[in-house]
Amino acid sequence: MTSSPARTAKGARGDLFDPECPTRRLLDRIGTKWTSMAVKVLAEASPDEVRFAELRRRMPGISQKMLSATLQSLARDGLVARRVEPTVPPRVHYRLTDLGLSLEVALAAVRSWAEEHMAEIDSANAIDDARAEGAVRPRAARPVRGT
Amino acid sequence: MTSSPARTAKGARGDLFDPECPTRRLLDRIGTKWTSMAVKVLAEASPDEVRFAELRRRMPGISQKMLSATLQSLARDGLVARRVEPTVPPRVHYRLTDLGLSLEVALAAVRSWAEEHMAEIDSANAIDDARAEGAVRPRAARPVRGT
DNA sequence: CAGCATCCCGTGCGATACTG
DNA sequence: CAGTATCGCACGGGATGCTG
Repeated sequence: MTSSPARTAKGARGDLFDPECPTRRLLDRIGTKWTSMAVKVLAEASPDEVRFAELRRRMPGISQKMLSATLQSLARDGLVARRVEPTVPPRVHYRLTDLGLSLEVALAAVRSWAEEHMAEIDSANAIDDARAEGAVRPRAARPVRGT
Repeated sequence: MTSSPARTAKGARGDLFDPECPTRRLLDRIGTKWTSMAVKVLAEASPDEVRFAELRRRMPGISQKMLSATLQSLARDGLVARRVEPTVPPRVHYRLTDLGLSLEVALAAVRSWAEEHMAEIDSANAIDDARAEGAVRPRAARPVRGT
């Protein structure tokens, strides 16, 4: 990942390995809970704009706070464009920029891998759980559903 | 990343909009700080195995705890295979499984996007910062409500 | 309607110390 | 050498309330 220059410009050897690493920084963004979903929803609507309330409706479970924060973050990164209608009450519209659309392509690849392979991860987990079951049981301390 | 379950009032919209969503779950994994780097390092060594200490050397900044945790997590997910040499002291070797290698391909796409576009995100941020500079200048930064 | 402010809890992850 | 156990703190992020 640290491909290009990245010559540890600060000599920070012991703490953060390479805060400059673009991949890490991207992962930090798309790794936040709602970012990728927001991008997806906006991409589905693209090139149309989507209003705040509509976005919220299409992202079940998100709070205003997080939707607002997520959109601000995306806007700051130049991934979405924000348009405010100076009415009362105000209407705010969002849409993906070209950069945002290009990210959506990458995200689609991730999504595709997930849909194709997460089941394998699940079964690997199941096997591991089963093995742990037969081994030394430290105590009944597994957050099992129900019981 | 996505914390605990969070009893959100989610409907039966079995889309990518709930904690069951494979994409979210994948992002939660690759979003953790060291996972993607570990996969990358192991992929670069593939098909050879890499020992714990060697991995640590190739991942500047990581602690034993986190390396251990990361590898356990990857092993549990069936992404890496673990082999213990029953010597004293023990030597433990790790290598990517086929599943892990397939994930590396997806990660490579993410990396590629990052290296190609993070600069644009940076300049978008810079522009935004500059605009914020000309706006409300934070002085005492303390509104002091009430009195 | 859109969005900021406040409170608060869970947890990712770093530092440190101990064991086989 | 490889791994586990413990503590501590910063931070993501959910719930609630206020404003223009």
